[in-house]
Amino acid sequence: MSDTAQGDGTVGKALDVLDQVAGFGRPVRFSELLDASPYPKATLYRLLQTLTKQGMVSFDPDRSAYSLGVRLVRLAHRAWRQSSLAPLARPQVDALSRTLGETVHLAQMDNAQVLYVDKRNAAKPIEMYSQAGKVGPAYCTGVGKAMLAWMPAEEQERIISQQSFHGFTPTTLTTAEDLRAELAECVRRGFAFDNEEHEPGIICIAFPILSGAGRVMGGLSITSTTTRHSLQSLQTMVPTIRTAVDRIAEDVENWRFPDEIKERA
Amino acid sequence: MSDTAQGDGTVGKALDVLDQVAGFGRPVRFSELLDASPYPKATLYRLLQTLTKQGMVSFDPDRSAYSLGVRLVRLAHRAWRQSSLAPLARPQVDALSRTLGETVHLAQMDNAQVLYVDKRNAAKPIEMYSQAGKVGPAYCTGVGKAMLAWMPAEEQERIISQQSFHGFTPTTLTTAEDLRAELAECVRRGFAFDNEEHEPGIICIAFPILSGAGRVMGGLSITSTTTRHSLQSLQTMVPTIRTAVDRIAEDVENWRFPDEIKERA
DNA sequence: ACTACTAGTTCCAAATAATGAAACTTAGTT
DNA sequence: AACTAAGTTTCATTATTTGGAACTAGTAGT
Repeated sequence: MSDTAQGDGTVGKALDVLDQVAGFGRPVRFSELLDASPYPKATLYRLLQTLTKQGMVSFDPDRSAYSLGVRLVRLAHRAWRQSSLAPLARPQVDALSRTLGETVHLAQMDNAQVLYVDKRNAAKPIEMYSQAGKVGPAYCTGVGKAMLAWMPAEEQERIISQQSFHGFTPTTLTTAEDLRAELAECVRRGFAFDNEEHEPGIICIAFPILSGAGRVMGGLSITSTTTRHSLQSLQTMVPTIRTAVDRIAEDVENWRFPDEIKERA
Repeated sequence: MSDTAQGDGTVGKALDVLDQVAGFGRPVRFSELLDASPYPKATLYRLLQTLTKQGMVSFDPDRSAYSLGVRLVRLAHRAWRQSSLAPLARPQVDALSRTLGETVHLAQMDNAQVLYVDKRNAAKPIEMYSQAGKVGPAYCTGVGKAMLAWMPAEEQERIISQQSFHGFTPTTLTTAEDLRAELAECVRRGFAFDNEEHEPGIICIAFPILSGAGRVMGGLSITSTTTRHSLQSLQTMVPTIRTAVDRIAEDVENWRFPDEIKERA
């Protein structure tokens, strides 16, 4: 299920193991990892040793169990601030959620999945770490389809080939052909919908965030429920959203290399 | 400055490079990395290729610059939820900040530094992603000293030997001997102070969070300013804080292996 | 106390992957 | 066109990783 495209020598294997530890979602014993691992005992053992020495996983001697290490949290702090769209898009995301009063998602592609890098819920203040970082399928979410639709054909196909096409709801697109047709429609329309394709009662309207060169940087969606809105009524928000998305794209484009980012403990 | 104890073969080097990319705090060119790297051009190049293919760094072809990748954010999300104290301690941290009306820091050791994994400011609602993940020195912060003081001598010395002992303020402890004396005092007293040792006007009182077996799991501090409090007056909070810290330790101890952690997109 | 088992750790010769100097390819200048 | 700097590939050499098996420590059964 969680098979990353390993194969980059030792580093790939180590990261593979790291993902495995992450996958358990709890401290995990050596033997549990071994059972689920393609690597022989000695190899897995040393990979874990290395990762532990590097602080990427931590070993709890009391319980003799491995879990993800704190170095990851530190790295992610930087990652979030620097590489992702989130800090740049934040003002616009804030503004949108306030203006529209609906949930805003900001996402980027992570391999063949959608990774949510920010989420704003108008109603209650959000808790970042517990919301951002989640992943979702690309073929049945608004942001997923928005990003896919504007990708180069080659990459699009690569990702489509990795989708599970599980039928979450009656409206979920369950074949590559259906998805391709829908993506073409999205491009024609200028944005994507999620017509309860992932969860019943949940609909959304989503836009790609494109660089000046036309590359897909991420996606932004406004999510609502069928009780409050229809796909039709969501469309009234299009001008507002488009303005925000364009603004984000512009900010990303202009960011380049700022003089410095202060970093103090 | 940011030299991790590399030396674990290829994986260590790759993670070293990852740290370097993180260190720049912005998208960075190959040649910039090369200048700051101990590795030869071809080696660095391939390490970056591998990391990129693995999603740990992302390469922006428009600007030909590397930045931290989204896979890191995903991993960190899990790391924070699973391995760190933060989610377990959260209720107590919340309660403390509400009750005392002061800033609460929750930290763990990351190698020889203090890593803040949660921060609650009574005044303004939290900004998790931008606050947690920060690092600070161990020798001149309350949480740092609290954690150091209760560590086994051997590990304590290892960490002490890695401190910079930079004199931030007039009260900063600038020698290993002074620090050792202070740590002994902390153990006698049962908690640690920060007497404006890191920033002028900022004081705090800090406790270690210990496992049943006596291992240091983390540290918790209440931070205030000299205008509002003295070290003396902070001590009135000791019973409240100790109760909370004991409760956190208990929660950690009881956690072990919960049935399941739900994870849904 | 003895034996059998399981979990975790270490060994070492063989297999594999990483290395880095240098050559090469682009992209950008004068 | 000639020059330069930045990035990429090659390939023989070198160093690390590999994994079967042997070993150790801890636990349970008789």
